[in-house]
Amino acid sequence: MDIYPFRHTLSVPDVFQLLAEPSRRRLLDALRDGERSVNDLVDRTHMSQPSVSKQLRILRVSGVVSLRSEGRHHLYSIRGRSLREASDWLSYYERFWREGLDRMDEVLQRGPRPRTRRKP
Amino acid sequence: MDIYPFRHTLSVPDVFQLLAEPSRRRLLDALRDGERSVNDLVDRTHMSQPSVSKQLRILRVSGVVSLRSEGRHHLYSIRGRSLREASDWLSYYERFWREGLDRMDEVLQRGPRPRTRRKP
DNA sequence: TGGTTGCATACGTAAATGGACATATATCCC
DNA sequence: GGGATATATGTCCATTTACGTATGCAACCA
Repeated sequence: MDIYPFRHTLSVPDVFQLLAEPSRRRLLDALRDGERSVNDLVDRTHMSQPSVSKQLRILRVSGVVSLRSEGRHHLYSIRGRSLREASDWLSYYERFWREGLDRMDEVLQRGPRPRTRRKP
Repeated sequence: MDIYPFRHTLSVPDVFQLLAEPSRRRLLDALRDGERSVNDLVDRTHMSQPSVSKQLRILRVSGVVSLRSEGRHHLYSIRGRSLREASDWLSYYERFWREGLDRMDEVLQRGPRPRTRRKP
């Protein structure tokens, strides 16, 4: 079976769907310091090896990580470009927390039953 | 049936899982200009009314949108704070597309490199 | 008061998918 | 070659979940 060095959006079309899975985010977190082998990632994420391989494949065919082989070791690393799509989408909403456009405060103040409950 | 003005993470615990569903992102996109009624959102998103209500509820109990009632009209608007979590997570990866840390370019150009082992 | 509008929910169903487990494949070492 | 190591994949299963349809319910109005 061939190893695609790069490909966009095969089975999982969108970045947010990729990031929705906690196991995949854990893998990315474990890759933040640089490229890692599969067993490295197994240790760091406490996932089973087949799960790690499976999720890495999904990330790879989606273009979120890249793979480089060195002997029997497969070294994965992050390709930022795909993640940028998610960041760009979110940037449209940045003003909602930066400019205090949050309507809830007003609602809480003049609603029928104002709740003073705040975040713990 | 009471309407909670605000609540964190009920059935859908994480923001990325919320954003993974295209219909929910479409709703948020339709809310970018300000608060909207349900039928407004039905028209703008071309979703069925029950689907809109259902997804709005999910967004609401997760704290991503807020609800304000005006007669029989339910007006929804965006609460940015929850989305910020996603943005914060992504910010850790920003350098991967900003600083050109994308390893794939190097790999494609000059092949395998001596590994930089860091951990045991 | 009865009808209409605006919205929420219940229910059934089909599709997607993550994990465990077993196994296949490739590389390294003796 | 043969065994050990590193990784990938296939299969089965359980869970999640989104959608359509039908219905419930509250607010508005003639």
